[in-house]
Amino acid sequence: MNDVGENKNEKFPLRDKVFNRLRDDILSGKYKVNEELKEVAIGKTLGVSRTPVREALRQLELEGLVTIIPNKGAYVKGITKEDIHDIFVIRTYLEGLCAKWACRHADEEDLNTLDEIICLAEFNAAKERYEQMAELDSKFHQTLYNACGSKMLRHILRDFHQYVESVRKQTLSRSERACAAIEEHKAILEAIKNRDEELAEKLSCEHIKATMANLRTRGLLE
Amino acid sequence: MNDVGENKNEKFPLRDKVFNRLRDDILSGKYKVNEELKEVAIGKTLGVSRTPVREALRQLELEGLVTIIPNKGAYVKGITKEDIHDIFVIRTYLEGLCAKWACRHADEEDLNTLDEIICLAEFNAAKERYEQMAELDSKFHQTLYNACGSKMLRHILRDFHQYVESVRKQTLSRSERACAAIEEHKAILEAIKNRDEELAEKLSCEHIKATMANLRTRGLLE
DNA sequence: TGACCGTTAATTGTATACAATTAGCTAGGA
DNA sequence: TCCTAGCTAATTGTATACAATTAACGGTCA
Repeated sequence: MNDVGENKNEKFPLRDKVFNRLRDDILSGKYKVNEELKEVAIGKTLGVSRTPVREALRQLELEGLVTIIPNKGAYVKGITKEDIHDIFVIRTYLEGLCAKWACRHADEEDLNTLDEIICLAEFNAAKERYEQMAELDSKFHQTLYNACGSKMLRHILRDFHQYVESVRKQTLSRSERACAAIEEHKAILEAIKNRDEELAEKLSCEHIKATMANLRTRGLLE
Repeated sequence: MNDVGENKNEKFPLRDKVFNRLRDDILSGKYKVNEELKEVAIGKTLGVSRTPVREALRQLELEGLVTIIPNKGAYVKGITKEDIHDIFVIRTYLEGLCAKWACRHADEEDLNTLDEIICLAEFNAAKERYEQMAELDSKFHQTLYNACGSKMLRHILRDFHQYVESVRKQTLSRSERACAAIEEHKAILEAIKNRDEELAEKLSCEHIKATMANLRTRGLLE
């Protein structure tokens, strides 16, 4: 049986494991859209009872990945290409706002972390390690979300970031775009260090737009 | 016992009732911040077992209203004045985007609904029924969210709208602001009817800013 | 006195039992 | 043939039983 606890030493609640597993499987397309998610079947597959599965499904509904019809069942809503597009447009606004607020709230530790991330990214870029670069790109944004000083903004952006992660990873598989992204990150960080809110907002906005443009040329958007 | 099913004829799942009840109680300040939410106690109060309570708590965690520490408990996070402020700033951007997209996607039915809402709002304004006006103000925005054609944008804005509802209701208790809001709604709707994206976005943005300004003068913000 | 360790009570985590609901099928009649 | 009523199987909703974890208390020993 495909037990969910691949690394049993880590003791997270089962519901979290089920939740993450289901979200990943939905986002990666392992489940088809409108497919019914039956509690017992999932539980059997993952080697757990219905209880954690149910809790995970309820959470996925809140995330918008699943539709639950009372007394009927849970159905995969997934995210469409339109959703991805919409998320990017929304991020165009909100990543700018995040950078702007980071100018006000980022402390020395945040700036150090961002510096380190960029340094490591350049190191990996030289060795053409795209896997690690994608990871660091993700970390850069996550760190920025944490540095903006707003619980609400962090919440949205983190969710959105996870949504598009599957798509985003492919974005960086070409070195030109990956390197350009690092340069853009550097410029954004510089603006934040100088507490230049207007510039930081503008650069972040353009950064997302550039990412969108890149995706569009590769047919991954719209 | 304070049974949750005040209107038992409606048959929603218990978890939804518990969820709504808890959210309202948290937002209205019935629970103090950092207060521990014990499953059995809540269940007893509402006359249900732990199961629906647990599911509701997990959902509230996703909403950001509750922090769950595994094996320890659920604690009220609530939303602070800073959160409310941040939400309004974010809405400044996103309500504009929503109106812009509504220009593209709103159909005749949407426009009719919006017309009706404004008509009713003016009717109630003449009679100084502030309760109903608040309800209609809420409906106007919700309808706009539905008309924007984007699942993701609708999702965020609906959540945010619920968050600030408790504050927002107080906003309209003064007739000047309430009437001004109706006029602003009319202008926004007009722009959408004319499919004037730029104007609709600008007006919506200003509408939220005006609401913020009003709240600020009354000490409800920052 | 103070620190450490084991016990215990309270609480959450998980599994399972039972109730309610839904949907699909079959049989019967017009 | 078509429609409907009712039965049945499958699935979710809710409650409860049991396991695991935590934290607090108390006692023992240095």
